[in-house]
Amino acid sequence: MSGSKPFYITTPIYYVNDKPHIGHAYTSLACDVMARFKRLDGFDVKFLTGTDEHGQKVEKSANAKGVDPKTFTDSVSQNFRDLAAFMGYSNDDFIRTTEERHKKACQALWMRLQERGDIYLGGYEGWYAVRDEAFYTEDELEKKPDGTRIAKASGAEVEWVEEPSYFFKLSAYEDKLLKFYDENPNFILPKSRRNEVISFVKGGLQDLSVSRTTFKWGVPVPGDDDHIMYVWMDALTNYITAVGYPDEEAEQYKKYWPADVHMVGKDILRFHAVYWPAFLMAADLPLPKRVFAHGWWTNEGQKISKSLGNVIDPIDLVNKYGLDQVRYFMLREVPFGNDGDFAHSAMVTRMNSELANDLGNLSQRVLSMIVKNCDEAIPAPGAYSEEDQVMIAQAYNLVSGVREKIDVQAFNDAIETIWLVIRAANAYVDKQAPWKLKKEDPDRMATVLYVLAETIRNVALVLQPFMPTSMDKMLGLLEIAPENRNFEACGEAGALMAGTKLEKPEGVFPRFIDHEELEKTYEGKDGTFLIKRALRQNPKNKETVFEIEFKDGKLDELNSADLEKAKEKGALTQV
RNA sequence: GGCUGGAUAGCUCAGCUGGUUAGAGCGCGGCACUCAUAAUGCCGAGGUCGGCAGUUCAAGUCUGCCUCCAGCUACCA
Repeated sequence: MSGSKPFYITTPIYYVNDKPHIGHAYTSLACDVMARFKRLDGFDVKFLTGTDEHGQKVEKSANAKGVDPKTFTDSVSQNFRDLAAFMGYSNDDFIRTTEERHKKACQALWMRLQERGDIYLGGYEGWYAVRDEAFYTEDELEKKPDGTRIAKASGAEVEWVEEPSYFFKLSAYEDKLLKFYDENPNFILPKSRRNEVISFVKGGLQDLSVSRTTFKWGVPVPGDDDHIMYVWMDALTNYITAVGYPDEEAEQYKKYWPADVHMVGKDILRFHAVYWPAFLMAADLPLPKRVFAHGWWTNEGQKISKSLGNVIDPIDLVNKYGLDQVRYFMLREVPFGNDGDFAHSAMVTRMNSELANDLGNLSQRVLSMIVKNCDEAIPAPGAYSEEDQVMIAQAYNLVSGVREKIDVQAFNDAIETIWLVIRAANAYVDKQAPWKLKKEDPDRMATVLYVLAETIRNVALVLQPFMPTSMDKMLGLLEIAPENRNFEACGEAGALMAGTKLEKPEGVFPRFIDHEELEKTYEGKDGTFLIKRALRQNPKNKETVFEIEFKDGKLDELNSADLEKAKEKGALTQV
């Protein structure tokens, strides 16, 4: 696994003033899947995430709590580290903008830009809203009867401020940026976002104010203590801080920079696709290879906002549906780059139809047959029929197909590619009907089951980046050793050895069954019991079998139809 | 307002450079099977491919116009 091929992927650094939500989880998830995929594919990966801890809002929040900013950020930054651990992210580093290494990098970059004449001292004046940390133009404001002005967009009160400010000569990079976009058509993905960025740049670029004097919580401008650096200048630099900048001879810097992918939400694309490349051009440093802007989630069709109170907490999601299920859903439901809707019904459909029925049941039916009919061991295959060859070829070609999709961040296409094989495998089981071959032609049965086991192995291998825990379990059921789980083992190279003993399989993906009776307590002549969970449900008549728990902890099963009858007769009453 | 991209089966969407009966998943209906997590497979269901007019032997697939929708339109993370 010693990779000679480096791969560097980053999430944005998350602003600590926010509580971690689904958006943060989503960006990092995409990076995690790419990082895991690349590692399995033999790359030497660095996956970076972290927190952005400077700015006026943070300073204010800290003041409001009566603590110094550093103490405050130590605490809130931890929320993001906790989320990463909770979601199973495999980041190799976690950077904080309050770290000394970062301050050094920012100041070094600043001085470099200044030396090259791309940073100059000027003055900034305008209508400023403290609450928004933003300047507004006259037409973005509304005059109130009392003479004060508020920002139309946010309603925040603004004041006229005049302050000296350093500027970055962004205007000088318009043509260079356009040329770069032109020469690197995949620098910004998806394409639609790329068009937006290009049209923005073509519209003309003004110099950028890159320092502030109105608050203190930031990286000091070298040689001018009255100023701190503008947040984006500070924040974007994290990507090179983490690989050792300003030491351009650092091992990590030489290995990993320029980054392969900066993953960002669509709202911060401009900073990554315009400002950041311009800063790097000015510093004469290599530019990242790709900036991918993904979309946002809605909640049951509703736009998510704090004021609506419908913010989605990824921790709640995982507790309700399961970690791998949530990871799968987020990358499966929507073409990566588009906006998506997080709907409970869609989540349940994906879980049950695709994970439990298609994949989980495939492995369960095949492994059960092997354990029951092949001496609890991987059977020895005979010569392959044409249909066997077609099946096995699909399984063996899977990695390369999935790799193509992953390389352009088409996670949803990657999953679809895998599911084509899973569906083909289920069709193959039915067509070959190994349960009939058991009596008619046991050797043939052995071959079919071997082909299926191989298919499951390959499917599980390529699904590892998406669902690490479940696939660990599935590969474990096949007794695949840890060292045989990277992509070199895909295809014939890692083929299952006949005779390998298998344990009796356990379900990998449980079904999710919704029912209004869940959690209700009933009292009857047998005692008081709680309807604990739904074990299974007949999709035709919607009858459900519940697991019920009596007061003494005894468990039993109860059919929903019987429950209804008992309720009608009055034999049971809800407590 | 300007720019860009959309509008295809009940739902969510594929349909590259124009070419015989327009596809998938989910949902729905029927059949088969019984290995498996009440799972699987097969078959089907008469969608004016937003509207109008063109180009062409031939148009969801190109052109124009129209109607809706979405995103972007700078110093806000």
